[in-house]
Amino acid sequence: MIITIDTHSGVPIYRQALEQISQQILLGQLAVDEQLPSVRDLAKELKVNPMTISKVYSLLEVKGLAERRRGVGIFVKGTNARDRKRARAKISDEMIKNTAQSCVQYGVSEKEAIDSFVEFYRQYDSKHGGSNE
Amino acid sequence: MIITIDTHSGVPIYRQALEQISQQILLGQLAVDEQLPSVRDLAKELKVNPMTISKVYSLLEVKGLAERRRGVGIFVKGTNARDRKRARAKISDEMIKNTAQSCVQYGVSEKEAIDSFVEFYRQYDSKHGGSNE
DNA sequence: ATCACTGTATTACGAAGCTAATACAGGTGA
DNA sequence: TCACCTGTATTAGCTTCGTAATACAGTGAT
Repeated sequence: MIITIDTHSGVPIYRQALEQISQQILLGQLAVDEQLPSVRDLAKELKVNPMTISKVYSLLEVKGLAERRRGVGIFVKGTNARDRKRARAKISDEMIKNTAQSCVQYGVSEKEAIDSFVEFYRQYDSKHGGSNE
Repeated sequence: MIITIDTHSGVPIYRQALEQISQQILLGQLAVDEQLPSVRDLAKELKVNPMTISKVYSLLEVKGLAERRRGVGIFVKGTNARDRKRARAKISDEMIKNTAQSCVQYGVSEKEAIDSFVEFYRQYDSKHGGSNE
């Protein structure tokens, strides 16, 4: 598993790790039932305290993305592709909702907003080389 | 000026006040060159410390929305309707950009995203009774 | 000059957030 | 049982954030 921590970004370590692992699970880049690195291993790799990773794994479980078994390890929770897709859509949908609200509030017209959205979307999409399920 | 502080929301007082005043300026609900309440008056009204308000005003100045004159007061900065509109658009645009990125990343198609956006937009718009410039 | 208003710099303190040290607890296989 | 792996509860230290108390400083009218 590849995780990159930027200690100068101001974003807490545990959040960076959580974000990246969550994303890898939701994008299906980690196999279902695959065992994640042990708390100590990942901690060593990222040069942080094991408890920090334990916290990450704990939150991962709260989000329903993994399952911890004390004494054994932590495993990617069994979800099918459809569930993962739904979960991803939910995250985006929440953002879309807030954006729509802001646009209405600040008088950005529906058309303007959509035009702007399309422009950004295509811009990211071309960089992305998308390998989504 | 009407400001509402919810001390139970978890959102810091100064942020709530900053947000609301900024919005009122950007929406043109406060006249250009209008004097805002004095630090002490607003503090009294909101039942907080004057320094908290001073901080809000200071940030308001940083954002270019107001101008402080020591010993005199703080005034809404002279901007024309076009500048305000541009400022509002900038805020929304930033959100649109992030949303677009998230959609690409999580495999939400352009069409799905736009459909969802339109739905939310119209929903808010109907409640809004928009009186934007 | 003085008074009454304006905003402000300094300082402090409580709360919350993040990380780490330590010691503990569950699981598995020799 | 014992060794060695797994995760975890507790505690503590550090930092940042939000707010407040106090005392100070600029402005303008009398």
